[in-house]
Amino acid sequence: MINISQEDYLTTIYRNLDDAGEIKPNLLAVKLEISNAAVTDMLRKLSRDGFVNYQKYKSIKLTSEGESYAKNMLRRHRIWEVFLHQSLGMPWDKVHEEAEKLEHSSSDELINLLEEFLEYPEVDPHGFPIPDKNGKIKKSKSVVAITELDENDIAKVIRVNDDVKNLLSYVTKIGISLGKEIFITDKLEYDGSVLMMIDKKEVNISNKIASNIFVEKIK
Amino acid sequence: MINISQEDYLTTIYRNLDDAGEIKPNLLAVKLEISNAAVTDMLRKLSRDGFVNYQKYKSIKLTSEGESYAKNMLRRHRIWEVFLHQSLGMPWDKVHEEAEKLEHSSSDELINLLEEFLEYPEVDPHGFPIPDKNGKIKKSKSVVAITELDENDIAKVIRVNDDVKNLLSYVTKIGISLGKEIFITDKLEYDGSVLMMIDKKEVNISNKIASNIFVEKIK
DNA sequence: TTATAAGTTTAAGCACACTTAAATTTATAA
DNA sequence: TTATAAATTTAAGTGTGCTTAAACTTATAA
Repeated sequence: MINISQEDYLTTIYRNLDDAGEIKPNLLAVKLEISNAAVTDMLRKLSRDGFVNYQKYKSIKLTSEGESYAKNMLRRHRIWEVFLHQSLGMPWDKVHEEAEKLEHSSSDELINLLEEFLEYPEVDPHGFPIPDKNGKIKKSKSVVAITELDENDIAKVIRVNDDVKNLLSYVTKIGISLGKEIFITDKLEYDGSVLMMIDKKEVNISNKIASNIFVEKIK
Repeated sequence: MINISQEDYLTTIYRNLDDAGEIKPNLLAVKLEISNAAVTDMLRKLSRDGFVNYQKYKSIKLTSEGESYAKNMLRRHRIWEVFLHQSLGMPWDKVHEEAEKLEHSSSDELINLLEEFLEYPEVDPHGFPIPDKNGKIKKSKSVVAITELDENDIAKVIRVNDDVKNLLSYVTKIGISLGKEIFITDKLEYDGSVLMMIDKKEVNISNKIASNIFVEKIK
């Protein structure tokens, strides 16, 4: 049987896979805020149990079993987030933390009942799609990070990463929420920061923050 | 900081205190399904941290801090049970198990929001009162176990213990649910079993089961 | 009252998920 | 190409909550 710690490894791996579907142990250690040595230890166990493909000094891949497990955790997480935000009125910058605890403590039956209760939501409060019972994730509109936009582009906010510390509360402060329209007024070559209009106010955000906000280009 | 295991100790102690407000280590070991040695170990830690009064070879008492903590866990547990049963339609003989996991994974803020969402329920699906934010438990009507009833008594079911394995599903099978009226037709001196009418059907239950069902005497 | 049973503690040890430090391998930049 | 830095693994060790076995204390029943 898999435990809470292992569940955290699997979701963290899944959330941070690169374009090749791989992740390096060091990144995992950084994200989990533990030592590299601990990661090596656990990877051997997860490999032994068939959740990851692991070879010494190589990048890690999830097995199909590992991927299913991770996607189910994501499903649990996002359904809880919808409940917390939609039913209980918890602000969107608080739900991630609570859901991280709840996702480990709920049976699939409970999650299915909750999904029904919430009338089968398609996205979580940060705009991320919710995998269905079979792990299928609905293809969403083609979205890009704000960093990909050009001057004079108009776009609508579709998704904001929820697993970056304090990002959501900061982003909320400068007036960004899902569905909001932004107009790019300038892009600084120097540091990659972006200048834009939100609700008729000019706002400057760093490249790093811009890379965590995903939008649908309108014009 | 207190962990899941310690939370389980505190709630199990609280649920099983005797009339003198004490519990013996052995009973705790039985209820937690672990060895006596493990209990001794943990009691020293809980004592060191101020949650229980513990002296070698003596019965255990909760400190006021320990009692508050336990009552808050009970509050979490019962509020979750109401949600699972009332909002999600989970049967009353399934909610205890789910709530036992959830109670360790929810902040007080979440529980308070949930309580508001559920419109401040007074009892859980098994008839047990829900402590308020301050740990106050509403005095309920005077209830007695079925074992205390006499022949020809009529009574209404108010509470059924939820922490006895398989009791609820058994009790459900024989037609007992909250609010149901029962009529005592006979009591067997020999084994303490009780014969009664439920929905015009005669049912015999053992003394042990009768001792877990609490009723309000009508006549 | 005492023999025996039951309950409790102590001691030694285990699995787990971590740590730091040192050794080794791989990546990077001069 | 090679020196150095970064990443990874190995080794040794820690705290936690558990185990079994043995020692000890308390309760119970003849």
